[in-house]
Amino acid sequence: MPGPTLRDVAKRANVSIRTVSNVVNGYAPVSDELRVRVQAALDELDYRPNLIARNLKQGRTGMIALAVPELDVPYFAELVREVITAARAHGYVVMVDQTDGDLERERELLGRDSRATMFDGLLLSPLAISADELRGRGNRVPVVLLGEHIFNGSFHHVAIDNVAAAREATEHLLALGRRRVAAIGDQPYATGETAQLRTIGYRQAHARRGLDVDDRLVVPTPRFHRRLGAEAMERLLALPDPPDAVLCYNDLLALGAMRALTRAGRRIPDDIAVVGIDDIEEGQYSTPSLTTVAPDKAEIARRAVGVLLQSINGAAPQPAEIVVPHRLVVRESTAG
Amino acid sequence: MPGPTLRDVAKRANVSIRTVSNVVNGYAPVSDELRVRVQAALDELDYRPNLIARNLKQGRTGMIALAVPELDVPYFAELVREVITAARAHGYVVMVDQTDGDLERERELLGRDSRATMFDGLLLSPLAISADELRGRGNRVPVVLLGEHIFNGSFHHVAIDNVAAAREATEHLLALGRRRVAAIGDQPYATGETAQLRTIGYRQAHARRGLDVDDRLVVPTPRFHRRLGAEAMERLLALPDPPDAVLCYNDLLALGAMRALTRAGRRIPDDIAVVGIDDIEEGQYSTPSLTTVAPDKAEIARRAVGVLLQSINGAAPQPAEIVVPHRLVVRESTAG
DNA sequence: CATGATGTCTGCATCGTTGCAGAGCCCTCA
DNA sequence: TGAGGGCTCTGCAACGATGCAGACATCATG
Repeated sequence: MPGPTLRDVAKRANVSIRTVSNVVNGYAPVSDELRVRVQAALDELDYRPNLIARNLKQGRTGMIALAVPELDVPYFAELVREVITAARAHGYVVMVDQTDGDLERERELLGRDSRATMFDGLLLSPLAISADELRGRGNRVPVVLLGEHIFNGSFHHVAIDNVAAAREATEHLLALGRRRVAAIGDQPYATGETAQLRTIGYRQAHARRGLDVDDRLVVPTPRFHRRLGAEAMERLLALPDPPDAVLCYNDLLALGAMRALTRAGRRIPDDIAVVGIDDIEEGQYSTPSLTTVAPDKAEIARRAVGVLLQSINGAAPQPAEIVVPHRLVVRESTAG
Repeated sequence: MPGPTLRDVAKRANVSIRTVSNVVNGYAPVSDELRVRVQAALDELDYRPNLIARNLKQGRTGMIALAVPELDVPYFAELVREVITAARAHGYVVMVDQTDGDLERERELLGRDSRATMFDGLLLSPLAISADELRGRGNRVPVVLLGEHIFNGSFHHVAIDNVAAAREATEHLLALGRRRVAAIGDQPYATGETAQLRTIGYRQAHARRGLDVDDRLVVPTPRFHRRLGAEAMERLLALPDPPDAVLCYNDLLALGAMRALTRAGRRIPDDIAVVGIDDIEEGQYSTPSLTTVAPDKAEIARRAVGVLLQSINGAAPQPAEIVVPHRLVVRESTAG
């Protein structure tokens, strides 16, 4: 069922293809008489422009690709939503892909046979791919990185100040008088740069008060999921001298940790206070509700889309680290 | 930075454009000698096929569109994930859009100026648009409907058996000995058909046991969000004779309801048992964990993508109601 | 040696649209 | 009257790829 083309409409209205095109696009001077006649033909045939052809001619598609590790991780779902909204404001639509944090999938996005040529630009939230490899690939389309990873100056990169975020969250716990503050989510290996930044912030907060960090309280997790947060918490509870507060490197870890605490009969925040990072909606409705560091997700999306579109339009400033604001949201899990 | 084209490669390798195309696609007989020479040229220039051009020629894009009301509603996020996975298995990618359950946005997807011509098919989870309007639009591309709404035979439609799902959940509560079972989430108006089906199931369960339904226990909500679930629960608690169990029409409502119950000092499930529908991951980690009806989301995605691709390939069977299995998952919120 | 079958390779047309240059036409003004 | 300028409208070429038909060379066969 291929729809009617400009040619069909032109034949019916007895005008040139070009004139129909002009009517469709509101271009150029077209006499009222013809305009009416052509419009009638358009309506009768229910003409819809073939965007593929238009794109081929114009060299752009009006689509950007957005690749995140996991769509059903609430933080990413909320981010995707904001990106779609931001892109929409500029007349762009978004092709969403998930990489599962899988190196191969991330490579595919940039590789020879990818569908990348269908998109005017790529927003990538990388987990596995290395900076060098990213740079090495002769990308045809502009790329903007989201959140994870630091890519010293080769790419535009949008994120919050992770060191400050973790530091402020930790300071909040210390200010409550807690003295054994644990950290869940460190990733002391190549691709865990975001986690490492948060660990730095966590240590800074201690250092500023002249406090030592008990390294047994820093529990690494390979990913940021509820189950891993619960397991990490169980390990912490098994210590001879368990923590009285915990900074989780994202809200899912925190929710998992709270689940483990409740199951173990610990009271939150009385026995142990919990802080997360991300401010996912779920944290407002958990029991207890979750204190967290809220990145300005809408702003992340706006900035990322904005700089990507600038690059697409050739008005690209130098690749820059774009830092988006965040703020601490105090709820029941530390409001004891 | 427009990349090299077949023409550029052909010139460099001193062969015809057509031969380069053959090498790229592995088509036709090409002598080893030429193959090697062309491949070298391809590599040197780092050629990537222009998919837009290819699509124009072939009349298909390898992309489908998926429109859901809200991406950050966990059920939809999980569904989107499965759809992307299912489409990927067939070599398709997915453009995701969110309608916010807004009539205009749903219309846009089908309307004249939509980007619909860029996609080979559309998976739509409609909230606002009416059956008549959907049918009236001369759609260029195949459409498959997900979840919401019943469209008597005009479209392929994939969903669980909502009546049975609600009935089984209610029977589970009644089997526990609960006798004042409330229902949160009815939508007694045109576009709330899924909710209405669930209400039917809820009533059937009562009828089968010869029990009457106290209509004050059936609380409508315009949407399926945590906050609305909490508010509905508060209203139920204010009744002179509050319920001892509640069926929520999705898990978000249930999580909101549980939040309200906890805040009000009620014990779950001792004072009141709670059941949801959707089986979102969050329900496994809530306190208490949530009993729910689990639709087979992966199967929904597979069936929907499967029938959509069949339609795209012209091998379209008659529009059909495709019913996907579900099962009751009992967790702490009713396991008292 | 003529014939035809096979195997390689090429050029032209085409997908549906838009950019560009220019063809008519009418009007104005010297 | 005729040169010049606007206004409409048209046809051709092009975007980058693939389908098709056919050209050419090679080879086996009778």
